[in-house]
Amino acid sequence: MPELPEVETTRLGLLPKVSGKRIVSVLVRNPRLRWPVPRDLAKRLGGAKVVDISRRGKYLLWDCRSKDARGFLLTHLGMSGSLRMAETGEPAGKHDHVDLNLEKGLTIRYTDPRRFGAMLWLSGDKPAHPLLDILGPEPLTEDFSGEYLFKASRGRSVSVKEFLMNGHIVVGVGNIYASESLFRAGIHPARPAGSVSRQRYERLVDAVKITLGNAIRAGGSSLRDYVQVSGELGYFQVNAFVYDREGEPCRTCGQAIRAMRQGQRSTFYCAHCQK
DNA sequence: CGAGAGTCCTGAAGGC
DNA sequence: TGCCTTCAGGACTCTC
Repeated sequence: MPELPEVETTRLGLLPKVSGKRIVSVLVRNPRLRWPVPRDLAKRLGGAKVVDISRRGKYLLWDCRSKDARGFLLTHLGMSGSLRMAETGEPAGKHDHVDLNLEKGLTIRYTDPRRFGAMLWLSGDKPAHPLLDILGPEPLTEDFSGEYLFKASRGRSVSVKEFLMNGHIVVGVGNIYASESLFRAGIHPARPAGSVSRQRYERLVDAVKITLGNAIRAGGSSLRDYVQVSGELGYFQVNAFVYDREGEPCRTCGQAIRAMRQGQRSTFYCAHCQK
């Protein structure tokens, strides 16, 4: 389940492989992703050179240029998607939906069993799309501050955990890292966002940055089906404080970790350490 | 506007 | 052994 660290790890893995290379052809085996893959994607990408890949939230934006056009390939891994290098001649599996064939026999293969991911084409000199317009700040920048969260949360009755997971407020904090960050900050996930103090939001912002930063440094801390660009499975070496640890002892106080449902999502927390 | 539910999808896991 | 049900989750979309 790729969250921001996994997407960033994917970006960093792809960049040295594809940067400066031309896309020779594109094979779309199944266009039915979150939104249909554009019918003309192969035409748009064919012959274009990949200049760079940037990230906005969990979207990757492939800067593609050809002699008379410029645009961006937007990809999103959904919750089960991966982008990796395919071996030469490697047969496509059931869920290998798109191949990007680049120069020198390099194939980047998009796999996504649940098809919650996306692959779209954005024409133009800048990556413009309604999906990108509504996104909150990047969590690892200065725009994401305690002051910002405090102000944005006033008058909001939604739980602080759901607030933190709202991409309009801040991008890239998914279910796992929301639980982990709230534990680190000592904030109870069910507390109404509007009732959390400025000081505690300062702590929460620090916790989010530390949690995401650690995960990026660990190379993506996937719990289940994250796949690295090299094709290796992700490894969960970052020990979760609370996520998926219901009934197990809190690493700080020893009390049993609890689970609950919030907005149709599972939340894990320590009732003793989080108030 | 905000809150909450519904939706897409497949594979894993549990019950009988 | 095998079928059926439930659950997991990102994030848009709809309803109230």
